Amino acid sequence: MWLWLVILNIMKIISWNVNSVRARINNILDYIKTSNPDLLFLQEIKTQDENFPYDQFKKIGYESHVFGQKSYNGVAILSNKEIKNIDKNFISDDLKQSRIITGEINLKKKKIELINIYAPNGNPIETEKYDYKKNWFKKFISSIKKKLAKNSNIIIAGDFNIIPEEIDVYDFKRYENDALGKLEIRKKFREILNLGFFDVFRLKNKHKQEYTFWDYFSGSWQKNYGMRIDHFLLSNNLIENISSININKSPRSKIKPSDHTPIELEIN
DNA sequence: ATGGCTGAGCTACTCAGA
Repeated sequence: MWLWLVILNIMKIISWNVNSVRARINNILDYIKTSNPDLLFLQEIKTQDENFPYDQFKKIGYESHVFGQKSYNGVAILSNKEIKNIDKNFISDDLKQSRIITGEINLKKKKIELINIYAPNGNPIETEKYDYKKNWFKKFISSIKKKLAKNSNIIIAGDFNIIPEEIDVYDFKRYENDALGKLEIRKKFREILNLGFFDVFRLKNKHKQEYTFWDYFSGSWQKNYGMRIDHFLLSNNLIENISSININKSPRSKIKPSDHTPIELEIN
């Protein structure tokens, strides 16, 4: 197995909204030990940089690149490989929220741009929160266009807070007027795809109904009342490099879980 | 299925999440 991985030079990249890195630290460490990612994109770390548990990840072989914020939001990339050009200014955020961290990694001869996002929720609609979400995506799409002009190898992963299609939620009617399911927001997702990206899970699973998030309320997990809002988007150039894509439901079943579960990509 | 559950900051209760 080891030899096979080395020969193919497979890299495992995982995205997980952990809903607080400190409240979840043991779950995250356990998960890393069993899943062995090369890169782990975290969202909603809910802490400032100075309180991030760098040492605990360092002990198991990971460097942490952190864009934190007190109480809310915050993203990080954990890596056991060198990441270059870490950037926390991918867009200018009107509310100065920590939602995007980017970097670069080399995979064989390709230089790949890594973009880890935690998109705004946007509820309730008809408030400034929804406007912020729309405007955030507008800026994000504009920055993606600029990046594409320089590098056609791009991986965007994270919590998009968008239900792409009706199949991606347990009861679409309930979300068609919600900031996660409104057509206007789903069109933002399509707009990104139309720049030259694929939603990797949907590309590889045309009709599968799987979710990445289940509410803490009312036994949503037990009833499988979930939604698929965490995504891997790969630029056209990288599609031939996909080895696998998997939503790993196991962490959602643990004690003290995040409400999201990881999505795992292998590329070669 | 417009309720109820979780985390941070703080230490009573609000804000935010989706």
